[in-house]
Amino acid sequence: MSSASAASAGGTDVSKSRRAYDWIRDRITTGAFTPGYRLVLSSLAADLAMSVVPVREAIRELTAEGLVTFERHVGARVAMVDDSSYRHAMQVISVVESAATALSAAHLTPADVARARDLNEVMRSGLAHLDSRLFSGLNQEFHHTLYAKCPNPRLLEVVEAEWARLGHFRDSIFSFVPERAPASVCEHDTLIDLIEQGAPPEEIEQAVRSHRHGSLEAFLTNRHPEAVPATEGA
Amino acid sequence: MSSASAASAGGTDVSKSRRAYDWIRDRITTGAFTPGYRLVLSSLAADLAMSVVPVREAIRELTAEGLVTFERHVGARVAMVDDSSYRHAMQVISVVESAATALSAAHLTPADVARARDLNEVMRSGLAHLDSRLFSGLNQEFHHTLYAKCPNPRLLEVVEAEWARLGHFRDSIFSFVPERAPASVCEHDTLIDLIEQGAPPEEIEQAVRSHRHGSLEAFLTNRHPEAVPATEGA
DNA sequence: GCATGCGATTTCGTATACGACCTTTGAGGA
DNA sequence: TCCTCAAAGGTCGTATACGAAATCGCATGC
Repeated sequence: MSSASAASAGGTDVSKSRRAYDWIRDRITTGAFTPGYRLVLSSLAADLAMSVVPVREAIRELTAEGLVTFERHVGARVAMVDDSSYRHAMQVISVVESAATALSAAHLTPADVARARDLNEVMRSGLAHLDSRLFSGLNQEFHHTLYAKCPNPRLLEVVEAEWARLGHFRDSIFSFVPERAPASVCEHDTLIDLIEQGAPPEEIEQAVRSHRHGSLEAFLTNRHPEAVPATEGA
Repeated sequence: MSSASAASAGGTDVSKSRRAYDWIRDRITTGAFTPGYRLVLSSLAADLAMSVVPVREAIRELTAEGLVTFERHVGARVAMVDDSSYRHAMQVISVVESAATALSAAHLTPADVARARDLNEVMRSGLAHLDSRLFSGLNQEFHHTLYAKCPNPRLLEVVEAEWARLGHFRDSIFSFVPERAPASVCEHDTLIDLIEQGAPPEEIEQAVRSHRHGSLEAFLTNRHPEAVPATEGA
């Protein structure tokens, strides 16, 4: 019937369970549903104007992705992110995003690199007066630009999925440790230089890893000023 | 029945959706449900003696994990694994399993290392007359032994999840390219030596990557004898 | 005052029912 | 013979309903 996508039209363009999934997921990633928030099926169903069945299925999917936790006969809630799981997730991200970036480097166009440089310049110029949330957004976009051309789509999925698991905590580094920002911008420069020079993949991979490692270290040191845990390995 | 966990007892120890999930997943990983097999909700429900609702939820979870594909108003089927996705998955495994093994190395007990050596010796002695499926099982167990002590539980999950995605294809390398087996056993020795000597994590990581890379290369060369695609990057 | 046990309430777990959509198949016409 | 179209069958999608488990609150006894 009529026009292009019919997405906004009254029709059933997507399933209700899909709509529920997108809706809940969005709320989690934007922080409207904070970690620990109870996801009551009947309430969600009422808000979404549908029965509980599609909502249950959406919750199931989100559970499988690790965004929500579930307890039989008790209910679902947005997954908690404690220091430990945050650190573990960041370590995984460090591993997979580095690999993705290394694989992506050879496929980046000059335009991609220019875009990354621009983003980093915006960050640099906004170092003093930029909101930490905005800064984190730019940071995400910067890194995304660099790994987006990775020819392995599955690896990209793993990277994105891992970021999603952190919910709105994905941009909490610079909220907690703004002092880390200048060093971060600087390391970005180095990274772009490496890519532009056509450095070997291993070197690029190592650079991204060190970068992420530095951020994580700064975060942990900030949270636990006394016990610096030496973060084994890479 | 009787005894310990009451799991098999008549009671509702676990939810039906969980039972459905485990049942279907098991069929997929053991190869009873081969890639492409149609998963009809009503049939599965009948086989499991339950209604379709729990089955649907199980399917949803498996879809989120990438073990099955789903098409609206058409149905679910066991995910296909073509050469491309196989290669992508193996590359991801190469990345995450290497990291896990490197992190695990420092935590391995002498008993762990001894067990790995034993497993490799069984493989070596059975090189000629061992069934390829058995050999692959030993191979899996060998690698699992080495990365199991990784202190990052999330990283372990990612590794296992990625293996699961390959379904029963996880042990197809040696079915297609038995010639790869001797080199594999040899590289295992090198790897154990590195670990025993307390080599730096980077070196261990690199060793596992090369090992997996070699296997993948052998597989691809076997499938496409002419066009050797140079497998970019690592 | 505090611990304990019982009932009410909340919320989940599953079954059943019916409507919607895709696929297939067979008849009719070019 | 091949294409078109319509009807039938097969599956999924979602709503509703009821039973089961856990939690909370209150009354009771120590």
